[in-house]
Amino acid sequence: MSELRTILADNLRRLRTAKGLSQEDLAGLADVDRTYVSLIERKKNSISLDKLEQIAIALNVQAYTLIKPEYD
Amino acid sequence: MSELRTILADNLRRLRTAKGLSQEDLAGLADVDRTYVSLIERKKNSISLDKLEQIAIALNVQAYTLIKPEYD
DNA sequence: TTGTGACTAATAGTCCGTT
DNA sequence: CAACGGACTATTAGTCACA
Repeated sequence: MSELRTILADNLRRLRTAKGLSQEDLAGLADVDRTYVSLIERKKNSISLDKLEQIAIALNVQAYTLIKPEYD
Repeated sequence: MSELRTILADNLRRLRTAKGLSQEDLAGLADVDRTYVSLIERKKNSISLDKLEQIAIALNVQAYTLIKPEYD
């Protein structure tokens, strides 16, 4: 399994819940489908760079922080 | 145009040439087609996370550094 | 050595639901 | 609120010939 998917899934869920957002809330902010946030958090697919950017903007973070390991 | 595509394109070309690698050399290391490296450096597509990881491994860098702005 | 067009195969991503 | 499925469309992955 891809290491990056796991890192992204963890970071995404952590940041999302820290802001008190549901998957649907975030989906609305990032203009992606409701089920898509779920797919990413469950590591079911490999997000494209463009979608990563959309989600980063919605969360007010730099895109690279979403795929950066926490210990780093 | 996506900001991330530009950042990735710049970082990739910089790292690749710094190691004295041709697009074809890198393609071989990352197990992708030569024209695919060309597409990324020309910002023609929105690479997936899995591919980003493959290329990062081939370059011996952390994946997030490929989409991190230089000034950061 | 790299850019590009044309193309097919595979997967990302959406939209409708149910549990 | 989140996991999950099926069916679908859009985009990316991957290959080739040629400039």
